[in-house]
Amino acid sequence: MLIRTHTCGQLRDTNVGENIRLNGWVNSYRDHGNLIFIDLRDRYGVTQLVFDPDDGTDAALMAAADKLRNEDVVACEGVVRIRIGGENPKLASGKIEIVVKKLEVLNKTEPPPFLPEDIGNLPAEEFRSKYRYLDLRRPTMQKILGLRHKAYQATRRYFDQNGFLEVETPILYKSTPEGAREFLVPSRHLPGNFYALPQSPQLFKQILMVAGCDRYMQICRCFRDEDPRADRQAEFTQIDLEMSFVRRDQVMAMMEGFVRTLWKEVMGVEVPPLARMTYREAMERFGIDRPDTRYALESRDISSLAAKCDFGVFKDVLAKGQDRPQFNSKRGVVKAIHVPGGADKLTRKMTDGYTPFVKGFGAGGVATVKVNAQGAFETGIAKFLEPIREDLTRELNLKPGDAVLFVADLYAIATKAIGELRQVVARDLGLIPKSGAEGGPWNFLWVIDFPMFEKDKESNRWVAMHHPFTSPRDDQLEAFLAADVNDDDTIEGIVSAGYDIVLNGQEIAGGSVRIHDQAVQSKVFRLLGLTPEQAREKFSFLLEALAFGAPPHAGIAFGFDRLVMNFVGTTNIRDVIAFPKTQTGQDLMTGAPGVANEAQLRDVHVKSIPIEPKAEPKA
RNA sequence: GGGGCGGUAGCUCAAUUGGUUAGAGUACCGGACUGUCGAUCCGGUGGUUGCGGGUUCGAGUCCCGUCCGCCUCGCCA
Repeated sequence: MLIRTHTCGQLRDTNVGENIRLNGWVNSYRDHGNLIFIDLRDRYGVTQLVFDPDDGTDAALMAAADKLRNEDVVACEGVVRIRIGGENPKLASGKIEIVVKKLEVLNKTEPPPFLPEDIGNLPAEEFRSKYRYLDLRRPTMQKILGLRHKAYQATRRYFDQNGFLEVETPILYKSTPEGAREFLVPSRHLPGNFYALPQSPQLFKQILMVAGCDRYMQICRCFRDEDPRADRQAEFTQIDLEMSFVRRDQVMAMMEGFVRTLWKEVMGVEVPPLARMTYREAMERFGIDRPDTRYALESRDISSLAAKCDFGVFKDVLAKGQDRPQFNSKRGVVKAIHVPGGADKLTRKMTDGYTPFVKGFGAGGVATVKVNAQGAFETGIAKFLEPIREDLTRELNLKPGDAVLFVADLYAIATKAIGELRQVVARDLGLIPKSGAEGGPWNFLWVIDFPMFEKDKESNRWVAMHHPFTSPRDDQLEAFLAADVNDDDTIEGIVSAGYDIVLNGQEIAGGSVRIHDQAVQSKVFRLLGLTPEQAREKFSFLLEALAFGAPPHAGIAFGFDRLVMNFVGTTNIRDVIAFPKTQTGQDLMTGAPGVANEAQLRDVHVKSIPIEPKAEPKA
């Protein structure tokens, strides 16, 4: 075999005259009869080969070149020369070509089901997944693999330099039926027992802190058996981190340093210091805990103004109480979004769609007013708002031609609805900028001071907003330990020591200071409705560990796939995973999951129960 | 589990209101061609319209079911 001396992305006019060898795939062939061009491709680039009888190519070599087809794997030897036909500016190697003297076909290909080209329409994703090895040959996919690799290396380098220890934690793990549905793995030795694949190494990393690791990092696979989305896979990658003997701000500073280093090394972008926003402010202004601050359309609580008008819907909602604590779901509020220029830009078709849209989040509807050239309100509810028109105009700084959208409901519903509505309006009006990778802004943000607990709608029980090992904020510990577990207003107001990093409206990392004190941990479990027995059954090892000298510790986890998505500028998580799965969790290339045979099932003491056939529909 | 969109040649797509033998580009095969670079030109092969049933004189098109893919709500501590 003619082993390569260079890659296909390497040779330049400085190499002219050199005798070289290249290996690669045929990217395209252009056969002019007595002159044949082959573009040879590998991961590094494309180089043009030429077979030219005027330059000594004999008939046998011409015949061999004549048979070359796309994706054949070849080796060649030849001489670098300046292109006679002129430069191709599209190629890095476009000034030169290789006059081939020897050719070896290393592997003739079957006609491939599609060609790994970035030009034209890509084959359907389903098809690209089935022949993933062909899809991955595309330069775009090679570039993504390269960016992902760079991110891995920058991550390891940064945390190594900061004293973090990389530790692997088990994939075969104990089931902890809190949170996401788990993948189960049956045990052969213990009939009827199952491992679970970890949703995250949360408990192990805390145990590592108790074990004195001090600083831990891992780029780890996590598994959640929930339905995927464009930016979610059942199997995904986290950068998992934990630190001992730190307070919240030290962890945040360390992680902020990581973000800035990562963006610098992977994208060459200088990220300014990250702004901080409390959960409450995020909810008030944006109606969501991961605000996209790239556009305005902020929402305002106008409850006290609305109380002075004659609109029945507002009055009814506000009558449900306004004197509750800050996060209280039983508080009635009126929220408004000011849309500059909205009188014209918001079409009837758009606004007609907004009421059904917010109804999906439990809200009653959206009221709209438009400000005419004289500054008067128009549309159906204008006359009810007349008593507060001047105050509202001043408060929201309304100008002629603007519009205002109102949602009135209980705090939780109105906030959620207006937050979702804001995003739809932004999309409708084309206010969302292009991605950072395409030259748009990178808006990073810390969100802090989350509530510890929220009420589960179905069971009406408290659930941990982050996870049950998250500590109350330092100044809340006393109040938390003293709080009556039945005092909803107080419990709802307890603030945690959690923190998220939000990028352009997407959560890219989340973490918290952990509980290192058994009394606090026990109270959290009690609040979540776990008896001491249940808590011990599920988390005995953690509770024990906390009793045997657990240092104060805190950590965070980054969604690695999402980071790479941002570097690439894609909204499809499957683009950044080498071998992704479909929405039903199938790998179309390998055919996983597959049926297990009788013997395999017997080994692990499992019996497969077929789905019961559905009742015949009546004819 | 719910809602939406899609499935036609190896691939990307078209096919009028339900109406002739389901077309085009590309890939592939054959031929021509000495400077191309998404080469060009000429010719050719290639179809269970995802699958099953129904309506109809007639179904790629309409109806029912089903499978698969994508988007989305629920879900994702």
